Amino acid sequence: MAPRKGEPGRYVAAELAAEFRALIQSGELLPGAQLPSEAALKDERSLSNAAVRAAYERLMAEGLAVSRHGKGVYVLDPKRLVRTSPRRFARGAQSIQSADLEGREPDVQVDVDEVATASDRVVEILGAGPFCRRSRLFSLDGRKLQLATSYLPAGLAVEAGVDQTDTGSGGMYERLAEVGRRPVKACERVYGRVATSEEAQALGLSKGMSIFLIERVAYDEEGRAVEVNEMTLDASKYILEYEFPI
Amino acid sequence: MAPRKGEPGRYVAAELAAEFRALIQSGELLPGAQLPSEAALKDERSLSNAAVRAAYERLMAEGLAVSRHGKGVYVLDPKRLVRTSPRRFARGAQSIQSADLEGREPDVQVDVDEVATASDRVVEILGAGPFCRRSRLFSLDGRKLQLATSYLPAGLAVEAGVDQTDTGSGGMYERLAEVGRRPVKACERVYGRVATSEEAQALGLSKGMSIFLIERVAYDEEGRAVEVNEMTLDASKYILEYEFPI
DNA sequence: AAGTGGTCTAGACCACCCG
DNA sequence: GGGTGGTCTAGACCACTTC
Repeated sequence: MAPRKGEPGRYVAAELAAEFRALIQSGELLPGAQLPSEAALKDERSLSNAAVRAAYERLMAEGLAVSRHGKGVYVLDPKRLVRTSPRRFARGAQSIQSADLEGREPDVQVDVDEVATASDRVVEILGAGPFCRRSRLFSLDGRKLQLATSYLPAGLAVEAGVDQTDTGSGGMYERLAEVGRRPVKACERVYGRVATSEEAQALGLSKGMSIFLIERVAYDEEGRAVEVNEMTLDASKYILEYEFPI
Repeated sequence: MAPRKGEPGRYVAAELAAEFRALIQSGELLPGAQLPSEAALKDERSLSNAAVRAAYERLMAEGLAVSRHGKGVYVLDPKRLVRTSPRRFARGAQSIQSADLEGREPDVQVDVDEVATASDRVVEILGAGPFCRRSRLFSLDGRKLQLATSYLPAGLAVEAGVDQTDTGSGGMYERLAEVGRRPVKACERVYGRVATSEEAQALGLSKGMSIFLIERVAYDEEGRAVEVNEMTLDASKYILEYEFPI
């Protein structure tokens, strides 16, 4: 319980969060707007620092706002990208992200390739290493959305010529097809949980925010796993869409 | 920063959380074990109440522990159910959950049916109401896992005879098939976010835990939407698995 | 230097559970 | 009544940002 000044039994933090949540969701506070500073709010309403912070942390965990140390707390844009699953492989299949952007400006991406080791889970799926690893960070409007790390058996990667930053026209899957290992089936496993501090830092998230972890395994016509892709997504920015027959 | 007793600059809450997280994940603290009480921990380590609570709240948001008011904080079982998507419709297709249990004891479920209104989103998909609503709560080992609310056009529900608690052998989809409206395609949209206090209460979750919200729309052979199912899942208890062709 | 977020201490008080 | 979780106040101190 929350013993407020002469008015005991109120949940001040929860109510404060609800108040600002309503303002944000109703559009009275637009994306980019700055929330009252913690000190100001605490003085105005005769609350403690901790109560105000608890409220703001809640809003940040919900992805409604974000803080910038030394500057302020700002309302975020609530728009989400739809990540549609079978469909985005249908045509051309260049960047996995191409169908995600809905006509908005193309995303920035950073690639790193190397011969590498991998987790036990990757070894379980692809067999013993070494592996070719490709790490990519997708951003939109300066906001980090997704971190993707792809693993291929190193031998296959060299054979297909995808052990470099640029995988050429049609992308990695086209190169794999050219050496007879076209991926024809995918299996995605989705985990949802609160981000660790490392994940939060990597994606620029606030404490307590939800993320999706997606493990996608691609299989060729003979059922052999050819690629494992481990993705970390800001859950507040995505809708995952899957279509399938019943 | 965290000015600790004569040792400033330490993040006591984060470190405390990390310490217990390691104990839980390594198996030194087994599911069901009770963590030290907040008061004991605070006294033993000369910390403040708030620091200990912050650490415990973090563990609870991660789904590693749960508190019971007046009793203690307890380690949770980290096992997850795999919810495999196209496959669980393959045979018989009775309860949607049947493939989720992996041979463990069957889940308890509560059903409520009625003629009802629905959200704008449901109206957008199914057209104007009224609707037949079926709400179900799935539990396992006394732990609430999933809340599912299904909407059908009321006329169709009556015609197919699924406006009751028991939908007969083969379940609702078989009844719909008998009146020429067999669902043949599904589209699921997955949202991830921290649970609201209402959702947390309904599912028995701790503050700050992640949930999946799944909206599944089922379509018949002619592409007409016949059912919308809105599901709320404890994200810490599930892996969502989807298979599809590339 | 002033303003802002961020972490912590110390202590109060309440609600729930059980013997 | 004693133990346990849960919420809050009051105040200290630090780090980052801007002027």
